[in-house]
Amino acid sequence: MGKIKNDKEYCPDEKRCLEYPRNCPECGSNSLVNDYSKGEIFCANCGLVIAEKLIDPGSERRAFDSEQAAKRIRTGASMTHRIHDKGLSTSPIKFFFGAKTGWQNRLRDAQRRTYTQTSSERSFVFALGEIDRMGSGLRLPECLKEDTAALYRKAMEKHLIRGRSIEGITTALLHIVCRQYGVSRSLKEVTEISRVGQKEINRARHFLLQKLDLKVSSASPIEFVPRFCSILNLSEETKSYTIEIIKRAIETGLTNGRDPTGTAAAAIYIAAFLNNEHRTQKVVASTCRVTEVTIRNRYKEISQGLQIDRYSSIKNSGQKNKKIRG
DNA sequence: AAGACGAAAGTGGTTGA
DNA sequence: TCAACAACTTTCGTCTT
Repeated sequence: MGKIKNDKEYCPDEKRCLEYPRNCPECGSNSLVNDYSKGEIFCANCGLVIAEKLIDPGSERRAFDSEQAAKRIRTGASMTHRIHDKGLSTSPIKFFFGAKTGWQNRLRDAQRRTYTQTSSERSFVFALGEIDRMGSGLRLPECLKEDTAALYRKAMEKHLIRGRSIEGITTALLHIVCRQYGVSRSLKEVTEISRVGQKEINRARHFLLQKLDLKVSSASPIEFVPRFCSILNLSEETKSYTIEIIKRAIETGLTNGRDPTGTAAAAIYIAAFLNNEHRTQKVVASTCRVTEVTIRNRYKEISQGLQIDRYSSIKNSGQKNKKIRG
């Protein structure tokens, strides 16, 4: 085969790496061929080798169904940030079936000793455990935990962890990623499941936002509505009604500087009341993790600001005699 | 009796000097 | 770093349903 023009490694994510040209750089022909038997991409016209040492990511042999394809695949699980070495190591234990013999146990122990070598690796393993524990406790999706782990790795590479509490950093990162994903978990909720206090988390959060140059928007009360309404067993109508109230409150500037969970709680309280699904302040407060006083203060502001006691503009079907006290 | 209301005092976070 | 401020919480007595 001809000259080697490009010796870049094959990108395993694509059939043909995007870095490789679509046309032959020598003759301009577009008849480039992937030859997996030789591990090369070459031009069928002039014979120039565009790339070599390609890895065939496909199955070992022909497969006639998805089950066979899965069995015959030659690659392992995808890389993940949630394992300290991105899941690239392997364990001899996996390949031993039944009772372990002496040499198998010795091999396993030796492998465990080499699993984490440095103290930073060990603390990283601990941090990943914390991310997994808190993520599961907060019922967060796997992708969110993955991103948190990736951010922790980034912070570690920038030497931002040393001298700070791992729990504080992991909790702060988890909350930051929640905000980036628009997942409604208040700082209070995240703090409840963390092993450190809110003060420590807040400090770490400010530090990381600054050092990692991250931007997170402040939480909107609307984000909390679906989850709170679900816990309170409220109807879809009440939920959309709550969102309508909040949208109008935001437009009117009634939510400025206010705790979004307090605003959400008050809007839920009002909407449920007006929609004949009344929930007591006590129940709404405990669900939304605010006090009854906060609900009272917020709903007083909202009901006055939006004139909800007249509420014909918000809801106008057959409930005109109802009025919330206050 | 339960739920709602409002006042007062205390707490912790934010902001600007 | 610190004081001032606004938001929020806790507590408690009172009122309403």
